[in-house]
Amino acid sequence: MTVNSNVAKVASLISEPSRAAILTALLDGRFHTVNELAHMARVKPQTASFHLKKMLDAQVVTAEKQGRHRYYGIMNQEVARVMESFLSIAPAAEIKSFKHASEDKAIRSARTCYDHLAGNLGVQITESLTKRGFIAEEKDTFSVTEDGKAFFHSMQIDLTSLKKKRRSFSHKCLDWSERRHHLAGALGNAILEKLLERNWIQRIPKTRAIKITPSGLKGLKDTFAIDMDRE
Amino acid sequence: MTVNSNVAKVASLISEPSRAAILTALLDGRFHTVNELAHMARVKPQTASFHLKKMLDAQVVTAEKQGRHRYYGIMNQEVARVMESFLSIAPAAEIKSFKHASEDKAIRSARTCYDHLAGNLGVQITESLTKRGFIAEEKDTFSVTEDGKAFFHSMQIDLTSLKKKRRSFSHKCLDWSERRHHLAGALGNAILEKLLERNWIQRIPKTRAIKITPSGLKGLKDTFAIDMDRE
DNA sequence: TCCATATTTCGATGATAATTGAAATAATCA
DNA sequence: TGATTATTTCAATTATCATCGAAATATGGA
Repeated sequence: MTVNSNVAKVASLISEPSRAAILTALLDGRFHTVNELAHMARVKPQTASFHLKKMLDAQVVTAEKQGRHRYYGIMNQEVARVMESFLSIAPAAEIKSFKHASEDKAIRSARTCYDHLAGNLGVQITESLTKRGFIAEEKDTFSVTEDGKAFFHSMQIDLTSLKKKRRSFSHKCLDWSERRHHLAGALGNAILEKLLERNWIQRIPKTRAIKITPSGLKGLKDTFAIDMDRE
Repeated sequence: MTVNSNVAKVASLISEPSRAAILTALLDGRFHTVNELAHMARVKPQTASFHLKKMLDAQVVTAEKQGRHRYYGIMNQEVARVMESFLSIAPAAEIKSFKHASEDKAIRSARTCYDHLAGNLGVQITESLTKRGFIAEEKDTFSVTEDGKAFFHSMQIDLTSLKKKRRSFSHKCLDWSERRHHLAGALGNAILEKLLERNWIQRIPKTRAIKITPSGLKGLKDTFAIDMDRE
């Protein structure tokens, strides 16, 4: 009784189309204003505000006030993970318009999942790191091998500082479009940041999709032996 | 957006208290009748039927007809995983009632189902074989893996001769007391015969019940890693 | 065959909840 | 100060959906 009602309560927050739209928009890990989210969910600001308040009370999202704006973001990684796990059992969507089709393709190919790389790119990088023996697949996590330590050092990613963080170091995340595990956690985040920093990838505004730059194509090939050109 | 609406669709199935109650009840991995699920969710059978149909259409649950009963179960592990991931963000729940706890200790029995082992013993053996990778669960049958071939050989069960028989080799059978699938068909029969032959189990005259002998307790432990003693 | 039980379908009812216009509140800027 | 923009609150409307009684369908047993 109690367990069920709690589950239902949390699920009801996601089950409403407008809220689901808002939450998936927030899955990019960034904070957005009410107006932005209202626009993305195609509802009026009052409606978005109404839903955001509900989710705020339920601690599904968090808010920060800045001047007359209020920035809303996903509460934590657990919420993000639940959202992603939902996508894994949600049936494939019917594509309506050409615009949707290309959006869908872009988001499947490369996107951010909360704060790390997902989609085909995320899976490919994870696979490359595994194949070359830099990381090893454990039950719920990936571990960094001795070779891996050297590799990440060469990428200027400091593992010891990452491990000090309170968050999970390198857990597995199941990808809804690829249906495969990819690297999440602090290490996954560090890789995303590094790739953005090197301008190998760029965020596409207002979506979770990621664009690979020309220099990124080369860099990914050299560093990870991934050829994203063919895709 | 297309992806979002699907998420909402799936989530809406879980977000309704009665459905959440039904789904959490089904999380035990067993199959239950409509009446049972109605009782557990504290609604009338019509209501439970109404919800189960919805979840059946959405492929969240699966159903099997047996006589005038209809057994419903969770569709697959992905659905179960999503349900469990929900518990990770759902607020902490109270402890179940004492009555519920004692109800949980359902009557366990060992018996034959036509010509193969059923009841707790049948389910446990099937589970053991699956967990250790000797058989793999297919849609309607179990298949024998490479490791399994060696295992059955060591048990002196000749798979090739079994396959020559006109009857089904290894289909799934839904157990009415355990409400779970267990191994039936020629392979299930061969296991039963072998256990009788080794005097690990004995038929109790005039019933379908089976008695486990002292040497059987040891044998089951050694061969299948099943401890029937504690039960 | 008739009766009991299990499940589903149908229809009516009632409750819940999303939506939005209008208005209030809050913050920035000129 | 007044004008503008962002966000929230309020109230009324509307749509959706769970629930259950009644009846239909299906199966098993006597």
